[in-house]
Amino acid sequence: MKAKMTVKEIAKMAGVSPTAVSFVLNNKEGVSEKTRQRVENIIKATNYTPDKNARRLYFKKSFNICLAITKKSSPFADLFYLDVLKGVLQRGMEHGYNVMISEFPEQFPEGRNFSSSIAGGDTDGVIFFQDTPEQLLRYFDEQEIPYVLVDTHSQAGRHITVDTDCELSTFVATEKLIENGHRKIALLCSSFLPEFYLQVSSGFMRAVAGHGLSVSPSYLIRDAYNEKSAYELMKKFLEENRDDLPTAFFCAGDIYAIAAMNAAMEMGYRVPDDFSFIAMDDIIISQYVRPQLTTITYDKCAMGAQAIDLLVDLINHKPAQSVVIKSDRIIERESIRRLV
Amino acid sequence: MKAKMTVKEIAKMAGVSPTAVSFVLNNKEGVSEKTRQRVENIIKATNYTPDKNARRLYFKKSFNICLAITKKSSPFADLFYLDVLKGVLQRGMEHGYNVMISEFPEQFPEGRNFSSSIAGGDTDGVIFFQDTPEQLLRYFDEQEIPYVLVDTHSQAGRHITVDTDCELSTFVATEKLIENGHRKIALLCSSFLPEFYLQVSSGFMRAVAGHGLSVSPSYLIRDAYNEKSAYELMKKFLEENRDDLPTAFFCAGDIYAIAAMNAAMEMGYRVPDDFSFIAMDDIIISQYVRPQLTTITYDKCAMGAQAIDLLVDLINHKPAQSVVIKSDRIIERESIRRLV
DNA sequence: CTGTTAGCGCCTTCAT
DNA sequence: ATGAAGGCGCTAACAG
Repeated sequence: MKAKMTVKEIAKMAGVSPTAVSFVLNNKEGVSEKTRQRVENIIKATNYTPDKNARRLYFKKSFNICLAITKKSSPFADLFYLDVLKGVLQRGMEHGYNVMISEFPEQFPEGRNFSSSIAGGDTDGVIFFQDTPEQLLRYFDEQEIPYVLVDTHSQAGRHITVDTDCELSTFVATEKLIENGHRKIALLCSSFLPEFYLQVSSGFMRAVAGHGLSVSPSYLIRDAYNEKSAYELMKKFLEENRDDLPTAFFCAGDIYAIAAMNAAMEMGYRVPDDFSFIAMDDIIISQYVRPQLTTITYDKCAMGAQAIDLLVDLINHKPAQSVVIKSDRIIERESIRRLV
Repeated sequence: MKAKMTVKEIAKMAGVSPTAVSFVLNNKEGVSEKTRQRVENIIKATNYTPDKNARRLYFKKSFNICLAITKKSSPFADLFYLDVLKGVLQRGMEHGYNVMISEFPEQFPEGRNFSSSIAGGDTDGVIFFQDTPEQLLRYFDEQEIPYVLVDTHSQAGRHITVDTDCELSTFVATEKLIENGHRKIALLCSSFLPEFYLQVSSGFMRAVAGHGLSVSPSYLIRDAYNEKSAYELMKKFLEENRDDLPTAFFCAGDIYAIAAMNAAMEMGYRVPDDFSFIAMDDIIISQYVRPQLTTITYDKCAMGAQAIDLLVDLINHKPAQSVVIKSDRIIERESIRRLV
């Protein structure tokens, strides 16, 4: 690191006091136009920027925002979050924050000191993804470090969150299936986030009921939690229901759809000839899989930007309100067959 | 942010001077064993950690390391770097650094001030991926901020780098094809990194020549630079060489192989029945594509960790030596057919 | 309108 | 072995 200029040196060069320089830097009142000009010229000429570490100390702020992900997150999850990261990065910079990434273990050892485990102990605020241990959240509550939860579908009102409206998305996707002539539709979902399951099944039922259709309870597959489990659940489902199969599946996540399609195809079924699939998330893999997956897309980058805006408000002790991202945008690819 | 303890308060509680506390914190000599004990107990009890911002100022270090990626990097590139990010994160933390991410534009406007464009102007060192504008590197040289280049295949010796040995990988992959009975093998590569092309073609030729095979110049497709261009190059190749087609392709990157397979299949060829494919990188998509791609894998996480080790040495003004990661590990999947 | 000064929390000589 | 003092670079109160 090269030796940098200081306010004092700039002041000396401009023949003014450090205060004047500071005022100019921070666009404050109390300095005559012509001194301001002179100082600004020197600043430009010397390419001076105030030392951030000194400001950190003075303001008791690190100007770092931390994006926390769980260590064992699946590649799929990473993929979804990769896009929101873009939004976080860009908006974070606009607000003058660095964004750092930090992994935290799924389980914290008892009585462990968290402070070093995440964010190296200094961050002005954090963004959490996925299911975050309640324990961790409480720690940040105690430290009075603000955070926002993204795509976490926690109970309404408990925290500041940026979530997707999965009721709506599920409804729209299911409608799409029905429009294409499907009458016997199954649902593949996870239930480990109760709120999430609630919304998905509600959207699903709303669409189905709206068309006077009914759905067999056995068509509700709800215990998926990752690719592998979805794959196995699907195989089991196809065997057990071999006498009365659906023609289409709504999957509450691309990951589940991809796994389920693989399971079906391995058992000799064809997609979309035998089964149609629609999902939601639009992760990058969905366009590389064959058949390409039709799915509902979200503006994930915007979600990241939103999260930062909220977090910055929180940091500045301004009121902030959870936001929900609505999307009915279907990316039509190859996994739906029109029934005549 | 909750009010934190200070050295002074700790000192008062322990009935010693701040200096003593500081010595204990930094494991320095000059404090009796029993005072050390007392102080340590207080520290534990109060969960005290020294204020990082104050240390930053004193040491003139931000304790931030920046991982810089180009703004327009393709999703594929992101995928490769996602894994090295894991290594960077973990090792960075071990060294006591935060790792922050920063995007930089492909092209910098003339005479622009870089300092705010990347890393918010304060980072102790940076890790670059991919092709990085020479201009940017020079800026960091001037600022005397150390950096290391990852997977960049720049000219040997000019910078500290962590690169893969693509000569070796190409050789091994090509051998694999030959072992499987292939005699007419084409090469799909990029040439925008001259050093990279040099190594790849050298490994390719070494394998081919080692078996007394020859290769038609028209089998050297070298101007791919992304998925789309690889796709188009492949289509063109298949048309132009329709009278004398190879039976196998080595592609210098999964991305190229995936695009090329798509091109071939769209033209009615079957993979691996008509053409076998092998590549190198092992990005996540390769296992979701059909047929699943056989490819050479790298320990990307280790690459990230390596890069951090090197960077930390540089930061501490210790000598550092570029490293090259060798890999001959083939992940066998479905894209190679054995010729009888 | 300008300059002097104190202090953010820590670390490290230098005396004691 | 311990305590006092100065300073890292910046900002903002307070005099002038």
